[in-house]
This record gives sequence, C-alpha cells and structure tokens, in this order.
Amino acid sequence: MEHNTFQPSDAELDILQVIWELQPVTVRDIFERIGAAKGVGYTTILKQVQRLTEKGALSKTDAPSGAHLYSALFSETQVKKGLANKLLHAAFSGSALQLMQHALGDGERVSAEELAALKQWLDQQKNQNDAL
Amino acid sequence: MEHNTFQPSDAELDILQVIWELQPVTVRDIFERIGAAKGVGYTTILKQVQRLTEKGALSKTDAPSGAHLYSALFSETQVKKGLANKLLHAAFSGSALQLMQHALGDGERVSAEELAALKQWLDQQKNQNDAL
DNA sequence: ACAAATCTACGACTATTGTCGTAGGATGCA
DNA sequence: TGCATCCTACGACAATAGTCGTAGATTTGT
Repeated sequence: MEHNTFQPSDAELDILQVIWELQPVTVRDIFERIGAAKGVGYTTILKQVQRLTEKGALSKTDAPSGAHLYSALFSETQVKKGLANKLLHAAFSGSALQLMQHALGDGERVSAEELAALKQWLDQQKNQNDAL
Repeated sequence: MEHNTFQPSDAELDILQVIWELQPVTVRDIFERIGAAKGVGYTTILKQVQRLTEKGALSKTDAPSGAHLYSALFSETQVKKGLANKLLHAAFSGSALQLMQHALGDGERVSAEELAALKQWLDQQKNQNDAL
C-alpha cells in the first residue's frame, strides 16, 4: 500500500542486497562480498553506505571493534516492490503480462521449472480472487 | 540476444513512448502529449530530445515547416526488454516468479483478465518448450 | 609502548539527469 | 514589410551517482 518507498540506485541496490542477507554488517563485510568483484575500492563502498545512511535507508550502531554495524531500515520486499512497480507502470502501463513477456519472452529460454512455478502462483492467485 | 541496448532514464522513456507511438514527431508533438501533464517547459523536452539524438537513440530529419522530425532508432521491444531484463537480474537474480510477485503480489489486486492472459501465455510458452 | 593495519570522515571530481533561460534564425500573417 | 510567433541551439545550474584520495583516529600484534 505504501508508495513512497526508497528507490535505490544500481550501486545502492547491490549494497542493500548484501545487507539484507547478512545484517548487521560492517563496511568490510560488504566490501568483501562485492567490492573486489566489482573492482571498486573500499572507500567507494564506505561512501555509498554513508550516503545510504544519510538518506535514512540504514541504521548504524557501534561495533565493539570500533567499526560500525549497519542494518536496513526498509525491508527487501518493500524496496523491490517499489522497483518492480515503478517499471511496471513506467514502461508497461501496469500490464504484468507485458512485463513478463519482455523480461523473458526473448532469447532467455524459460525453464520448465520457472514455468511451473509461475503457473502454480497464478493458480493460487486465482483461488484467492475466487474466494472473494 | 543483443545485450548492449539503450537504457533510457525516466524522462527519456516518457519521451520515447510518445515517439514510438506517433513517429515521426516534432518536439511540439511530444510537448503536447506530456509536457503540460508533467508541468515542464517546452525547452526541457527539446533538450531531452536533443540529448537522445546525441546518444544515437533518435534520428532527425528536416520537416517542411523548418522544424525537425524525430524517429526512434531502437525498437520499443528492444529497449523495454533491456529495462525488464536489467531489473530481473539486478533485483531478482533472474527469477521471473519473484519479479512477478513483487510487481503485483501486493495491494494491487490482480484482475481476472490479467490472470487469464498470463496463464494463456504460460501455456503457450510451455508448448513451445515441449516442441523442442 | 610502537609501529602496522584498519576505520571513519570528508572533500573532490567526473558524468548524468532534469530543468530552464536566452539568443537568434525562420515562418507567417496582417 | 514588419511584427508576432515558433523553433532550434546553447549554456547554465542544481541534484544525484559513482569513484577515489587523504587525513586522522583507533585497534592490534609484538
């Protein structure tokens, strides 16, 4: 129902994902997960984390070692809903079918498992609707 | 298959949508569709269009009236696939089901028609897979 | 107790986005 | 033919993103 969710940038989302997975985490934790892989320096991650904190997306507590421990103030689901919804409306005028078709209609072959999972979810949604 | 597609910003996407719908169009055409609604000035749209052209996303031809006519150099499908795919991988580790669940699992009730369309598409995908 | 390693805080820089304002050329009507 | 209108070209500016470098405080290992 909330619509004013935090819209993270690409780099911010990368960081948030690590935080959601391991929170509470230190900057070093994050750096070790994605810093090296992305080829960016420690202070780049640090700065990003500080900016996320400024924006009110993270909470900070002092760790015994003098470092800081960060946790997310927005839930993974809430933020991702915000991202998915934004695209759904900005590019596909709210049509989930179109979003779907574009997300995988292409070269990316849709696996049988994926199809089955989708189908099952649809049936569940349908039942829920019928139950009204 | 192509992966190096153009990733438009929010405002750029708004403009592209108008172009895909009405191309070839003048800046004024675009302004009349979205400028007023968004409350931005004519030159804002103009600048945006010029930048899109610089980036190689639009082609420009001279209109008889002295104005310019613009057309898209990337197809709507290609660009939207790029956007959907980016989000799919950046936020949902490639899981279409998750993308789906976040895009509408929420308060936005899924209409029966939407569900039916989705289901039909899934079946079609399934058949296509089986045909391999 | 000291030097090495580790952290944070900050400032800086470049690129991109979104938005205008102004200048000046071209069009078109009275 | 001359003024009002419309269009483009350009430059400017603030905000955001992404990336570092450096400085100074703190911890840690010997």
